[in-house]
Amino acid sequence: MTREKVAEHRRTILETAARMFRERGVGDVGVAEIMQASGLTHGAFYGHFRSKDELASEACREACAQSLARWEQMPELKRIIDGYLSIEHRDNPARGCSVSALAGEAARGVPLREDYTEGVEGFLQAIEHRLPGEPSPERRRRAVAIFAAMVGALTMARAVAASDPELSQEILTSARSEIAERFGV
Amino acid sequence: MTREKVAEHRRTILETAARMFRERGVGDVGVAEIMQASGLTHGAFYGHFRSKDELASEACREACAQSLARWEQMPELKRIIDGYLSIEHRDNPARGCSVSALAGEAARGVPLREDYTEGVEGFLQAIEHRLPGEPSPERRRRAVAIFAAMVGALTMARAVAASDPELSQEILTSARSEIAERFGV
DNA sequence: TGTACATCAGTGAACGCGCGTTCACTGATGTAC
DNA sequence: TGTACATCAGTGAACGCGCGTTCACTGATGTAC
Repeated sequence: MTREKVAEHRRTILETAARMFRERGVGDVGVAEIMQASGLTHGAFYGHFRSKDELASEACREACAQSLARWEQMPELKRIIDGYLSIEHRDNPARGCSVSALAGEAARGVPLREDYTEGVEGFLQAIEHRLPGEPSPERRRRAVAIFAAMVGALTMARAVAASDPELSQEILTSARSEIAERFGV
Repeated sequence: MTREKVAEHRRTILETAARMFRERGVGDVGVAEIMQASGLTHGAFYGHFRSKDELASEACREACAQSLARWEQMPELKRIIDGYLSIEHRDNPARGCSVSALAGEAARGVPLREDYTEGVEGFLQAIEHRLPGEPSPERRRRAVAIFAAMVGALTMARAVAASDPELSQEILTSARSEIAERFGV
């Protein structure tokens, strides 16, 4: 049981939680479940984290960082938007954007709040940075509106997917083409 | 104990639940709590509803119907959007739009799904109806994109409000002015 | 090189708690005589 | 008009369950001699 093994276990728990929380929400995933999926028993959890809330906070950071890291490799905003509003992203929240996946719980739950807010700011800057022109209030405003449309469309498309797949699809494609047209990206 | 009293109790429970679910989420509000807020004891609940899931479903319908009824009295889309993206709406989810408030739980939970989807369709039609021009795929697409931007902005503004009030405010005003400008409402 | 011991991540039973749900009971009301 | 009874919404104790968390214990590893 080396120091590296321990650190690896911690990372596994964190990444598993970041996946599961996005997929099913913090409230609906138990500590025991996360530990089992990480190949450990629930008792070991408190050797790595002080509480489930602390894990939720770190997992939110982790999830945002993962998404942003993937964006780093996409210089064109158009590709980011198309990926964000794709069926693939809609159907795989576990690997997707946590701003959409954790919005509801961030609004209410204290533990996530600050990490979530930093995540939002990070995504906004990543978008603004890819918009043409000099930094300006106008450009920033455009970035905020574009991201709002992305988040809203993905959120609704997910909520509606199971009971009305066509509406879900329509929301994604409509948002994609309208953002492209009206915001010129 | 007349038939009217019983029906009134049922309505009270339903409206109380519609408020509380939007404010704190279906999962975080207990049956006993709803009944207490309705002036009854928890045991009486199952005389009115078969289960908490059934209540959640009906409460979602009720909440959507309430919001849409208020929209009925606003003929201009601009006023609807400004109200939707106001501080007042952000800070009072209990009386506000359930598409934003219940999105996360609708995506995962089976009970809400269908009622939520019908709600979304209702809001979309209410918006499209207020857009100028004849019914057309283009007009519908515009309505979807506008509503997506509204839902995304409100959702993020709420999630971010407690830890960064200025960012929250910025999201609302940016979305408001960009929607007005780019979509011409 | 081999033995005795300390360390400490991981184990799994147990805890207290709150939840959704059930059920025997109460007591006010409407009806029958 | 007054009494006996049936009805049924509401009461509150109790249930089974799963949760987050704790804790005495295990057993593999690194260190000391």
